[in-house]
Amino acid sequence: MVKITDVARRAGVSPSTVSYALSGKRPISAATRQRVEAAARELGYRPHAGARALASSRSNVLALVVPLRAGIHVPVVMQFAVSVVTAARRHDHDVLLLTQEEGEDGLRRVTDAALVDALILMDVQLHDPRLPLLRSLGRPSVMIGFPRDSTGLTCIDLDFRAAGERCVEHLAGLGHRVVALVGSPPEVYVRGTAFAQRVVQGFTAAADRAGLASAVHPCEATPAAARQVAEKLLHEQPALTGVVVHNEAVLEPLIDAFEHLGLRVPDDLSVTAICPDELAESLDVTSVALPSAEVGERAVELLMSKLAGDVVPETTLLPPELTGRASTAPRPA
Amino acid sequence: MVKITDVARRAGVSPSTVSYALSGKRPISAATRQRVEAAARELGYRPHAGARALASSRSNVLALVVPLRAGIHVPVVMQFAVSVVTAARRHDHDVLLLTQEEGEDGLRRVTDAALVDALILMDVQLHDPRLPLLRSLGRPSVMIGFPRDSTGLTCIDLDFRAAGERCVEHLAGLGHRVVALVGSPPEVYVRGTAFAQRVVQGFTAAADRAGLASAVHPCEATPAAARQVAEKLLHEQPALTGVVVHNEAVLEPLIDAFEHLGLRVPDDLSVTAICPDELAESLDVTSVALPSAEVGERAVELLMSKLAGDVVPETTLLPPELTGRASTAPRPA
DNA sequence: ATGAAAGCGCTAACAA
DNA sequence: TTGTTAGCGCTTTCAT
Repeated sequence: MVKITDVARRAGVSPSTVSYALSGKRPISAATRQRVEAAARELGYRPHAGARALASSRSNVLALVVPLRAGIHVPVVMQFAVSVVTAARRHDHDVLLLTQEEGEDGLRRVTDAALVDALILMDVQLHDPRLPLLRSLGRPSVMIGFPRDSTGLTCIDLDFRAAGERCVEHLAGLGHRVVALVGSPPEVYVRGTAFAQRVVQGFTAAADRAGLASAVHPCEATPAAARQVAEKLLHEQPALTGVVVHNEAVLEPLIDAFEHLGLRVPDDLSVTAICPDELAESLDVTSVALPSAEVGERAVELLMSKLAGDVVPETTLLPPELTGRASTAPRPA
Repeated sequence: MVKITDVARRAGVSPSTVSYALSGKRPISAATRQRVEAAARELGYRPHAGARALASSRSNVLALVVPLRAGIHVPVVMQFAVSVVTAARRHDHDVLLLTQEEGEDGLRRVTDAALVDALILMDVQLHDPRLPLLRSLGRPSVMIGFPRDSTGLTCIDLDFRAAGERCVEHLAGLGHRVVALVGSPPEVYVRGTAFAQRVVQGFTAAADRAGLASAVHPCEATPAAARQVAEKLLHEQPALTGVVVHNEAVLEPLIDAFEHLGLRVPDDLSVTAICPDELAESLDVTSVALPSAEVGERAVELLMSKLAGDVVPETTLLPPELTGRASTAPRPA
């Protein structure tokens, strides 16, 4: 193994100069820096991570806690994880993968052992049991999603309220007057994943503002439930021409159900969704995407700022972007 | 931060005794061990990972390199990653997540820096450019999948040859006499991902052995290609009653295509697949699963053995398990 | 069965 | 602008 003293000897300087030249933590003359860099390159020097962590009390590793729970869309998690790793690497950090299963002990373990400098948590619940721990851990963290009370913490997510609004505005702009939201399964609202409720708020507020008639229907994640909701919708709102779907599992079955009931999409009925882009694209449905890659990147940027001692906003809401596809059209005459 | 000297003081022993009591690396009297354990527990002692790594030249971290390439089934990767983390934790190790994108430099970086003790690589190609590096890295590694030449390396995967055989045997056992394999896109065979070719070998060998008429058709990963293959199959093998599909993207479209052509599954045609269990289950198709969780677990076990200095087999082939579902039935009379 | 002490390789405070 | 040096917290020889 090649160590800092080897580099120092070859460059004809002291070890500390090598350290400083490589880290840039104090001014070094251009000439020395170049000699050091050349020596390091020629020898293939890589600082020993453990030694560095011990001396600097920085491991340059971030923890990423991923959920396992059913009902989580796996490709989104993976895409997110990859974007976190990529962003972390740009800042010379690595990523330690933890499963939610390890729970609070896991978080305490990796921070107490100084294995990681900071944490990113996915799948945060309204009353997440990890909140008090995070506040007391003394390490920067960023949560994906919003708990009820985020005081003293840092959260980031798509602005789901605005996403709900954006979908309604799109439909209103196309002349639709009667709209419905097909939402998540009832238990999601009960369990308290904040984003589902925010979509409802945004949807309702935007519909009211635009003077649209509107209704909200939770829906189980099964094709059968989708068919039921489709029928119910048509009975309760015969003039319905616009639907917002926030439930990826039923998007396809729901469209099928509408077409079985004799409604063509988008000729008779416009459909827009809030869902992974992948799915919307494959079904050619107008949608607001869950920007998992951007969330991951931004989460890392936030952590880096916090590690640098900067103060960052407690909450970051990413603006929704709606992509028009073949499932929405002007209201039929 | 609570350190080993704190624990030592509280237990009334020397730091080295604490270290030994906790690691079990030398005999300690029951009484002392208990005092040390109690002290550690009461203080919430966690050894500093960096210090430990520096002193012992073991980081207790494994690297997991995940692929990004298109055509990789994401949920399988995620399931695999989770099983690796879970298995690693059982051995008191953590997992560092690397993307394939970082390439050989990434591998060299984390090993040279002593960030990780060992590596797990997914998505190994027949002539993977990382092979020479792995051989020279001086750290244990396990690859998921088989390169052309695995000398000096450790590989593990589903036994795809046996999987192909198993599917044919299942069909033969149901009385089918004419079978076809719908395989991966042509470029997969060209690019040289070994498993696709092994399925073909197993399929053909088993069909010959059982005296079945058989044919193999590569197939692009599009519904249109699936429809074409379905038609071609029926023209070329009018007596066809059994199909093996090794191409998850076209499984559903292919079944649809057969049914559009007037063939009921399983009444007229039996279909069996080699694909993620998730997909087979949702389509209710008889299948051999890709046992990603088991592969991950076994990969970790292999690494642990290697880290312990044991010699492990160069290749591990997991036996296929076929799960019967509603898509296969006895040959129609 | 236990203790003392020498590093592991690096960073950063202190000196010059 | 550079060098000297004292640790960082742990493991592990070497002694007892």
